[in-house]
Amino acid sequence: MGRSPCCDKASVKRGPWSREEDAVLRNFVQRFANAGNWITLPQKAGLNRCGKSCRLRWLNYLRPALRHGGFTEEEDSLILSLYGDIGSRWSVIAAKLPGRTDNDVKNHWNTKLKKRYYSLTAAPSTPPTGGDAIAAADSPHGADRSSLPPPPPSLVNLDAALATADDGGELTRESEQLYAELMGLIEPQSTTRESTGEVMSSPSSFGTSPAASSFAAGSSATWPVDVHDTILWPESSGNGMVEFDDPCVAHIFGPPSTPDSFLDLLASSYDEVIATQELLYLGTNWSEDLN
DNA sequence: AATTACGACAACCGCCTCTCA
DNA sequence: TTGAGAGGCGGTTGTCGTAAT
Repeated sequence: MGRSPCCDKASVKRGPWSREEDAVLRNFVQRFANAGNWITLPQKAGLNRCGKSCRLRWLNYLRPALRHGGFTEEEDSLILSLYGDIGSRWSVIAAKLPGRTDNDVKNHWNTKLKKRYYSLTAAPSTPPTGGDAIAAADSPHGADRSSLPPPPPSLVNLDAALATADDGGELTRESEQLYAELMGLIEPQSTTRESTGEVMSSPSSFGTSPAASSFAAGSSATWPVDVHDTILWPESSGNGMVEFDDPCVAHIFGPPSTPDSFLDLLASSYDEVIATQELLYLGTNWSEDLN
């Protein structure tokens, strides 16, 4: 018996993703949202990858409005404080940091913050990973912190602020402000971040969408909601037609045709896809590309 | 200039949880 | 109620770039 593997690891490609694969995955997810699952996506999109790998690539790298690297001091403090409260529940911690993924936070912790945390707490052998810590994260009133290591001394005041974050704490407001700016939902209002080069322009195709917030959240059972909610599988649409209601994408692919697969469609004008994608999303390292 | 050490981060692994038939 | 499939998550490993020797 045993668990059946999600894919044939011997036949799927592994390792770093190429630009071509990124373009295929990005286009496919954005074009055909909510129309399937990650396991079947590679076959439908013509990608020789494991479905879980596709999901990971999208969530951690390709998803719009993500930020990579360049953690601010405020973010560092928030991570340190939350770790003191709930331990290594990276997805919970990342949820408090707009534009950050759990993988990003985890990597940042392992490379930088871990040393800093333990130098402050001097309790390297007792990370807060027990049941109490988990219960604390789920409790609306916080935890019984008697079993947890104390937060870093420099973060005591921040910890108090976090206790009220859910009902309008300043940190939350500031994070949401930044998040809204990133998503293009509001005009940038902060001059401090601009001066440090951390303000990023939002992708034009998402900035005005009412679905932008749910799209950027990325944590959904199915694929992210498409901006226009146009769902047509190339192979299941009856006449083989593919509908592009996004003018930009329509420009890329031209008039609807009868492709055998989505990959064929992409292959017909790959260079243009790449060029347009870079214009849309400015690559993946926002701060670098805007410099 | 070559080699080594280290940091940063992308990607994988495997277990757990959730959903649905 | 139960079992299979799919997603979620945290830990770990691999790869690459760069600083130090």
